[in-house]
Amino acid sequence: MTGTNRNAENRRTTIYDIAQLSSASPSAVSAILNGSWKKRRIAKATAERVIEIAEREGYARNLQASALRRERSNVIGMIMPKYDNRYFGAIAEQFEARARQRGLFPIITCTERDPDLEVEAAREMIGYRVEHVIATGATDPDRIARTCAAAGVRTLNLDLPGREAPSVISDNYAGARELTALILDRVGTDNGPLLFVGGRAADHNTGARIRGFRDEHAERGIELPDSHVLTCGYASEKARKALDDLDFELPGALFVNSTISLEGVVRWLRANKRRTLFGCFDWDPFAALLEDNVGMVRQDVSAMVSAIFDRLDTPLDDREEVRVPCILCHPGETDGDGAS
Amino acid sequence: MTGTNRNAENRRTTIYDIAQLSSASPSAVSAILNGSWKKRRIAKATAERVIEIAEREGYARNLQASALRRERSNVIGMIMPKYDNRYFGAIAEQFEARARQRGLFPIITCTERDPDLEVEAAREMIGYRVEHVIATGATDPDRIARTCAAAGVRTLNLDLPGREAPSVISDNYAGARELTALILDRVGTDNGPLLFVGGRAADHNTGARIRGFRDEHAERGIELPDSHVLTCGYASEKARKALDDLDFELPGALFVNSTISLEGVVRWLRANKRRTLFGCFDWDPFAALLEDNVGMVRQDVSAMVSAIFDRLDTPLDDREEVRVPCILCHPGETDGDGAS
DNA sequence: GCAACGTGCTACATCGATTGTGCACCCGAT
DNA sequence: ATCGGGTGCACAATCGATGTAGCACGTTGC
Repeated sequence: MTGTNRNAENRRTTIYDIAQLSSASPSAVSAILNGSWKKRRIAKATAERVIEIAEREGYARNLQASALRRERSNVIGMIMPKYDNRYFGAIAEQFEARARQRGLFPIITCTERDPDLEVEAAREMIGYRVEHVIATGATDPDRIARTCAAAGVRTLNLDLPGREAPSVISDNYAGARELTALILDRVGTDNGPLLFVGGRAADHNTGARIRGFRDEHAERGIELPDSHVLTCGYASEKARKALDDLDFELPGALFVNSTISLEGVVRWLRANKRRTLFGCFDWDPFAALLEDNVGMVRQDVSAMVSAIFDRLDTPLDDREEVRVPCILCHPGETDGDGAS
Repeated sequence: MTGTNRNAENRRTTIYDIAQLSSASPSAVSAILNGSWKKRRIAKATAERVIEIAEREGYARNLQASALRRERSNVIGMIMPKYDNRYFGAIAEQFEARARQRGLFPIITCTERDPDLEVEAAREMIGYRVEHVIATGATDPDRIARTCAAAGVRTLNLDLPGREAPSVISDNYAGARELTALILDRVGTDNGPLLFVGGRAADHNTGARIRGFRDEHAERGIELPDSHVLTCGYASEKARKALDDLDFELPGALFVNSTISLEGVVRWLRANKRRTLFGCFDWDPFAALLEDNVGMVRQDVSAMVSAIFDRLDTPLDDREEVRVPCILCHPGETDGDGAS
């Protein structure tokens, strides 16, 4: 692995070094080592010699130089709010796997739900001349889209839709409706309306879920007062506080809008020694094992990421909105890993 | 944001474009836009003019070209097995935050515990001329270290120690001993030895934890047969199977070696309608809420990542092994987010 | 009036890889 | 011996940013 020592102390081996060692020209070496030599009238023997020397010297192509010259980076970027739950973890893994499959180098940046950081991250990615930016769960997808558009970089939204780039999102309405139905079936229809906890009302996804939640109640003729929809934000602390502030009796069961909120809900139930059935729009393996958990809606990450990559090479329609069905998980089911 | 249209259809703005528009030379523009102009006899007025035009044109410095010229990438890489648990999620977030603080661009690659992918990822990072590679929970840290060393890239190990690069790891022995003590205190000393479940015996961390587990039993004069240490691997399915294959009565309490294994354990308990106290060497917010959970050992991610970054600029001692104390969490405690 | 010096820039080579163009050579046919 | 065609390569320009070396101009000192 050591090979001949570099000329200077620590310079990396370049095609020029390999050219000297193999008495070929740098251009031949370049062509040979990037595989394009078969189209370039180069003798097989030369190629083999060069490849062997390159391997012996531990040559690693300078991808920055390569990208610069070819005006093509082969890098794809993803902007993501957090890594702290299974959903985003699965997205990150799927994204990496698909990118690699396509010969793209994935770069993920986590922006902690900070809109300014999101734009800064986008700018940095543009600096690296990424070929696409995927924004997941972005606080302000359109600002990212505009920043990228100004630099000629195409954006796609995952999970949260935007108006200025195509979006792939879960079918939040249908998923929420199914989950509501499941919970209502379990708790018994005469046990009144459920309580919706978590998320932000302005948030597109939360909005769609609330509609599903409402419509399912309506279909069953259960009246649902506005007080039963607590869009208190996502943080678990906020869910806890919202339950503390409740000025009516805890309903027979809960519809919790994310695992983050569910954390707060379960803590509150424990602290107050209460038990209630609940379902959750989001999936987590341990949350699935909690008693009183009626079901979880798991977003179909694999299908969503697939849909994103399918759209990479076709001309984009910025208003397109792809809706991917969710998967309803009943607790106790054997469930594989995060990759759906 | 649009600015004057690019010469060709879609070329990105370069310092040459800005130079033309501002009637300054490319070198002046470069110096101005990268901030080095204050040391370079350039009039403030010129700088302001150039900066304004650059902003109007939405100029974004080509970081590939910059890195190529400066022979310094400002990129730092991390190799990570999975994103599917809180521990690695927290590491990724901390790593990104610290890297940014230092003005480095973080690149994370997740290698699905595949040694070949690990090396491939390292090679790709070398191609991008990363300045350091941090290997977390790598299957074969030394192979990564050798690959990087051959290219003159420094490696550091996080979580799993290696022999060929400095390592920062949790104090697995002390943490395991504390947890064992906690469980034994809860279950009552005369309830016999605990059962250790999960991990690989060859694994350094698992080894250290088993020693702590054993020593605490020994100190209390509790005999611990080898049959009570099930190093069945990490996957939850394997833990489940190991419990199925148990040929003696389930002990009074369990020491589970990771949240992944814990998933299998809890499923098995549910499926067999058994209840046992358990503790877990790893932390997860929902697992912390499971009944019968006596305590969890949470690795101090923040301190570990700090320790890694502290070592970046000092000359490295390849045999160094920094041990960071763990945090013992009692269930029901209010616990913040993953950032410790 | 001329040297000495300071200011504000520009020119050019360079980082490493890529690729279109073109040259030298060899073989066979005329 | 000469030409056409094929093979095997080398040359040089180029991608965008950077930094050194140096040029032109203006001001001051004597």
